[in-house]
Amino acid sequence: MDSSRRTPSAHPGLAVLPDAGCSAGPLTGGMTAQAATELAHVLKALADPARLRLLSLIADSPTAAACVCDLTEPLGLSQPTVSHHLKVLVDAGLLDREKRGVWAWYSAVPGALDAAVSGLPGADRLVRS
Amino acid sequence: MDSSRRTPSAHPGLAVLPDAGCSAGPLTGGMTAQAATELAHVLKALADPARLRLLSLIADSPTAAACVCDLTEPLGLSQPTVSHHLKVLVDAGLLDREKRGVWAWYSAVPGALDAAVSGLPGADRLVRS
DNA sequence: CGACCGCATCGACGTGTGTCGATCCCCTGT
DNA sequence: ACAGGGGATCGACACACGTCGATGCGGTCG
Repeated sequence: MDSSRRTPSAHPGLAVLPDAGCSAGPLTGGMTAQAATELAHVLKALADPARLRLLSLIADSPTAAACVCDLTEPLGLSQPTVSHHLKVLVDAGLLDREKRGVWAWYSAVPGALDAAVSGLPGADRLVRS
Repeated sequence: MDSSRRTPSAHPGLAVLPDAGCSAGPLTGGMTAQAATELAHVLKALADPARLRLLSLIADSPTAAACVCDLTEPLGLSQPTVSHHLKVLVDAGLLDREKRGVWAWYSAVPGALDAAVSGLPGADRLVRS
């Protein structure tokens, strides 16, 4: 291959490896910095054990909805902490909050998780059933 | 709507709280605390713009592999920082590290992302192609 | 009207995380 | 053997994050 395509200052004379060497290409195919930041924001909301359990608890609920008082005990966390986690999930667009009287009902936003997953690298091989 | 399912008044001062919540039961189910912790560990590795761009850069590379010197420039980060992020991804089982001579080649682990996605709540509706 | 309850917000504290410069290790070519 | 360069590790620093107790707000019941 054309080993002269490498950066002149790098790799003194090593032509054994395929020219896919370190500087063979600018590697410009990845996602945008902005797309990465947005996706990371949603993933940060997911990357917490308490919030994952909150999501699964709400999703597995018979009515697909729950209020805070039902969620504090299974998680073993204080009410302000659970409220904080729920707010993070709502801000990330993963949960929906509806106030019915005294209680606040949280429900999963349909398709929000799929949308986040679709942004992952290599998500082309994932399809919805 | 059977609004009488839950006792409307939560009895001030009395030590009676049989239903313990506004919905029917204590909301059992959902993922285990251990499963949530493990999944959160992988998601934490993904929840960073730099690491997401690293994954997409490597995945979009023609050979699906890249070494550190090719990754520092597109990200605009220093070499130690990129090396640190790559180590996080390798520890999470998302990347594979292979040292060929002087250079260290990183490649995506096939199926690792799918496995993580499968652990998400509501992943029953996602299948691999 | 007054007491109570569910929930959100505030302030604080300890811990984890991203980033960098400096350094060290290992491999390669002279 | 020596020199050079790619890459991992170290130490340090600023910042963000998870958690809690205390407090405030709005709605509900007696």
